[in-house]
Amino acid sequence: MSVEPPSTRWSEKHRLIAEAATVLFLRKGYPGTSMDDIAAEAAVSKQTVYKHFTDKDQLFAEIVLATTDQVEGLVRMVGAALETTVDLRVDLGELARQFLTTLMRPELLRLRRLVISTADQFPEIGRSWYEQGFERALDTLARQFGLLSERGLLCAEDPLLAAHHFVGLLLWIPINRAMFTGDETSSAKELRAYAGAATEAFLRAYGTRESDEKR
Amino acid sequence: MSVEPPSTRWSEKHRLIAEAATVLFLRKGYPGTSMDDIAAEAAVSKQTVYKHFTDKDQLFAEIVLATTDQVEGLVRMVGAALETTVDLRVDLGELARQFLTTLMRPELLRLRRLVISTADQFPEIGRSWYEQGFERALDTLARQFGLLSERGLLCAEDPLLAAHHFVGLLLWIPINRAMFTGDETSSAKELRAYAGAATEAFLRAYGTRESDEKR
DNA sequence: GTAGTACTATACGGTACAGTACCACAAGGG
DNA sequence: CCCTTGTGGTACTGTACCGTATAGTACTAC
Repeated sequence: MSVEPPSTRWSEKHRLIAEAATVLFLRKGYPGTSMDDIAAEAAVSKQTVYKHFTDKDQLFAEIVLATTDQVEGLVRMVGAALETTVDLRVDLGELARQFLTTLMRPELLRLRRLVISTADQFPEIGRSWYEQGFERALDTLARQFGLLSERGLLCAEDPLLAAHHFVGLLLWIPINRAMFTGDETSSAKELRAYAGAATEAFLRAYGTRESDEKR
Repeated sequence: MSVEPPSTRWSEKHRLIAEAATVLFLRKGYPGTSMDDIAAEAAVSKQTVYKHFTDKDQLFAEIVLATTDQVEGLVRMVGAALETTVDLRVDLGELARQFLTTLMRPELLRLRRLVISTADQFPEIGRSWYEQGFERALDTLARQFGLLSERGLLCAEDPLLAAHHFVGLLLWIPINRAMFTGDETSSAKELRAYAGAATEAFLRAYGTRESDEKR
């Protein structure tokens, strides 16, 4: 069991403030969110906010970096899909769909925009997010691709490069759309199409005859 | 000839202000740039700035949308590289390198970040930039891929999708790095490596035996 | 109960900034 | 010569916001 529960009044307020700040920063961005807003949203006095977090920057850094925990889900997803696959085309396609629906959630898109737009001001946040979120998931995917290569189901000399290429094929189109147009809702049908096309192209580029047997 | 030159004092000031605003917005972002800064940088009184541009939003929109003209260069680049190619591997690789070095210029990366970070506040700007910049270049590339397919040098059933995949393979890695970490300078060597890897992967996915003859 | 601590409410200092008002000056056409 | 027009310089208004301070209230522990 973790050390959580005492659930003192203090930790309770802490959580409340962090949650309110997360909501507001995601909805209105860093400069668009004032400390007064956060206090109001958390139903807490501003003084209390400053008791828990030294200043706005520190609060922002804390709540953004806390979100990198969510990649655990992605990592497990990759393992589950590819660890013992026998039909790569099917399982990779399924992984692509799950990846896409997970990463295209409005909340994650907003977070992505938030990190990018504050990367000038807080370079360490951008860097940490990239390393602990992005690269960690990529490394896991690369490891699986390496194993698949050994099993003869893929031909990826450089598994990390292959992983980047897979994700690039998959995400380039919808992520760019979302970043620029602010469209946060892609239809499930669209996403399935992107996932399918990316999987096919990836297998043509990195597949082997063996992985293609069921065609 | 265009209608340009009278070069009245008025048009001169207009250009001066627009240039100063461009420099500052790119360097310090939208909220980080004040109208006083712009007036000072243009060596012009603030009053004059407001004579030429109604307010900060309008000025911002004007100077950002003016940058979409630069895609002309990309479009010509695509035509020149692929119009009459005989060795696709070589010419596509060269195009990839040029694309990459053009799009990874610090100035363009900053512009990209700027548009993304203000997409909440100015959705029309993001959308216009995406459509007039992004999609226009993609359409040109897609048209060339269509022609190459007819010539039997590519196998791209959906040329626009192929174009997206090409650009995704090419740009996903370095653009993400740049967006999050703020690294604006990738070494020429790195870029060449990305371009080469992307070209190879693309040709495996979309090439034909004919385009592969020189292997 | 009493001391100590966390909290609310509200107000304030200081600063930054968008946009406007006012006055002086220069240029160029009548 | 004057008058319009564009411009510079500067001061000003109104507002927003960060971070702090103060005064009083609820909860907790001994």
